[in-house]
Amino acid sequence: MEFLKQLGEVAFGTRLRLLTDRFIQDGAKIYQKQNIDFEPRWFTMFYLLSQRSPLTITEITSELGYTQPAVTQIANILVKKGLVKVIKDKSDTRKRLLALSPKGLDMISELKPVWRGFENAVKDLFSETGFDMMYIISKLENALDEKDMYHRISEKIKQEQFEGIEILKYRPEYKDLFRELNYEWLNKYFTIENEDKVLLLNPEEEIINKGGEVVFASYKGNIVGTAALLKYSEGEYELAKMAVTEKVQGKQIGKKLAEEIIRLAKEKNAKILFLETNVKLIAAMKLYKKLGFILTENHNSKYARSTIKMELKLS
Amino acid sequence: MEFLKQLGEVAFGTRLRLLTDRFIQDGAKIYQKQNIDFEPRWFTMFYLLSQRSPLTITEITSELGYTQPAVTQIANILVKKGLVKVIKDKSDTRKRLLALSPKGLDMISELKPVWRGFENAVKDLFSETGFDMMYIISKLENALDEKDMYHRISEKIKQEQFEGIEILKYRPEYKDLFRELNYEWLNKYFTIENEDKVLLLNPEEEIINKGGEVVFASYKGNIVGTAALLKYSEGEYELAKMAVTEKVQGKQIGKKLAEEIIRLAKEKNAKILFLETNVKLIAAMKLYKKLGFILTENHNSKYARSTIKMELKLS
DNA sequence: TATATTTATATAAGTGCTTATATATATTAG
DNA sequence: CTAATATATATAAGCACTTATATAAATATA
Repeated sequence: MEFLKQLGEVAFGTRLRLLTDRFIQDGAKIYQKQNIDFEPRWFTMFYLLSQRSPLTITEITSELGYTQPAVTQIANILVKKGLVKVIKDKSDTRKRLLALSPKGLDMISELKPVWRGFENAVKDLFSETGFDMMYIISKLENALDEKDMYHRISEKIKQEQFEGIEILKYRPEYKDLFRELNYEWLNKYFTIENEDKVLLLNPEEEIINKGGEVVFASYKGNIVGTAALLKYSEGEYELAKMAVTEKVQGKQIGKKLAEEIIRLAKEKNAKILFLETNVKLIAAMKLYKKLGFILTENHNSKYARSTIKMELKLS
Repeated sequence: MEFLKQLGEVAFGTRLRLLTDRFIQDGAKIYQKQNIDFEPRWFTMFYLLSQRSPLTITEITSELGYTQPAVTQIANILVKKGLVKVIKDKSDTRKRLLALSPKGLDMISELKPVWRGFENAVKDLFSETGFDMMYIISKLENALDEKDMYHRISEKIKQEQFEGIEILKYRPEYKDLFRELNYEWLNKYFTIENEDKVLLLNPEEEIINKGGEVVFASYKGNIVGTAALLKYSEGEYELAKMAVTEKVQGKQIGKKLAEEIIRLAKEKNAKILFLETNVKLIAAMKLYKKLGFILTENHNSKYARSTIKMELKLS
């Protein structure tokens, strides 16, 4: 077990499982020793029925946190053992009403000392550790109720991926990449128009020298995305030529690029940052909205593919 | 789940199991989402091999807390998946040396972000609860290492049983019980001798009126045991006629009776309390030793069954 | 008032462990 | 140097759940 302890948080699940086993396994031995024909897994259901009955399978399921087939299985065993009796519901013949049988009721007095023994043993164990374990387990349950492990882990992975994206400034040796990344997505969704070629073949002359910017996104050592800031007039800029290669889609690289363009626009004291896009690019539209872009009225575009214009007011 | 929470400590095992399930189940979904052909249960072994290898099945077993068949099973799956390779040990052909294969080594970089994501998610969860969960689980593990649940529960049950035994003073209506309880065990192990009959038929005249005592043990409303204190001479008493009915053996009723006799002897300012018994009564001998009785030299007894004499010095 | 949908339970098959036991090889004892 | 014992691993079967699906009855809908 030394290795598991070294592992820290990643092995918490495994250690929790081992702990659970140690807790539950020993219960069976106790009943055996006391010569009682009873098993630990019957406990919750048996006890529930001793408190409230009759109950249907479905009602028991909702109380115990087991699945319905598990409840059916345990119920069948208890019926077979003669500890639980079944009454058919007259008004709804699908329902099986379960209650303790006379034999089951008799058994309670035999079981109680074992349960008390277990309860006292657990209480002692907890006071040895010095922690209020019942409160702690509730806290963990509540935290997982609010957000389960799947969403917690997903978020952390996304966050790390996002932080792993590096923004690079334009350099002459990236010129071809700027064109290739844009051609890739233009060819996928639309066609390359003349206006595109002008900008994509001469980014230095057509964009940077005119007061704009070109940036790149690097992920795991490869350049996987690009975006440009075009100067339209004093205080008015355009976010354009944003492209992310297909293999790394879904890693929020577009978001990081767009955020950088917005930052650069602010640096240049832009009042308005606009962009043109097509309604069929759903993911892109969603991103722009999230960043604060709002739809504007009619526009006449240089591009055939452009169907709408969005803009972001920068104070 | 409301019912489980109401139950308190007795349902701790069940809640621990449910919590473990929630922890481990979600792991599988993450690998799936990230398109990695990997399962949570492979993790500890895979990670161990990435740190130290080659290792044999037995070596892995001792590190991970799983049983050997479980390790063999997981190892076989990993070999089948091509993530682990097997080398035969030359000096001991029984041994299989396991290590990550090139494919396995390659996979590490793919897996690392998921593991980091899991680790960070768990850390966040813990800081949300405000408890140092790694420390707490260690505490629980250590406490169970020192004494497992089986022994903890057993002790608590015994303790409660012991406390449930009531000592009753002699009353004329118990006279027959005194005889019957003693006849029961005498018939079982030995035969009834003349000296027995004298005492057992006339406890009032032969024991109590001569400065001795007779007590009874009641358990769950039934009288199940008896014992007598006989005055031998001033300051010298005998513990005798102790009998516990067979059905309730093992519940420390004999111990409670003997303790009461010792208490009464002290009350009467006894210097020496002795008893006669037979070496074949192993459980009884053990009890007497535990109470402080020690073997004495030769003795000449009234009883044929008596093989040894023990005594307890009372200050 | 027949038909679609929902609800209650059962059944089947799978999972990830366990315990019990088998098998083959290595080590130790006589 | 052989027989007994110990060790390393494999195999079988079981357990306590799960997910997926079937079945039958009740309820809603058109």
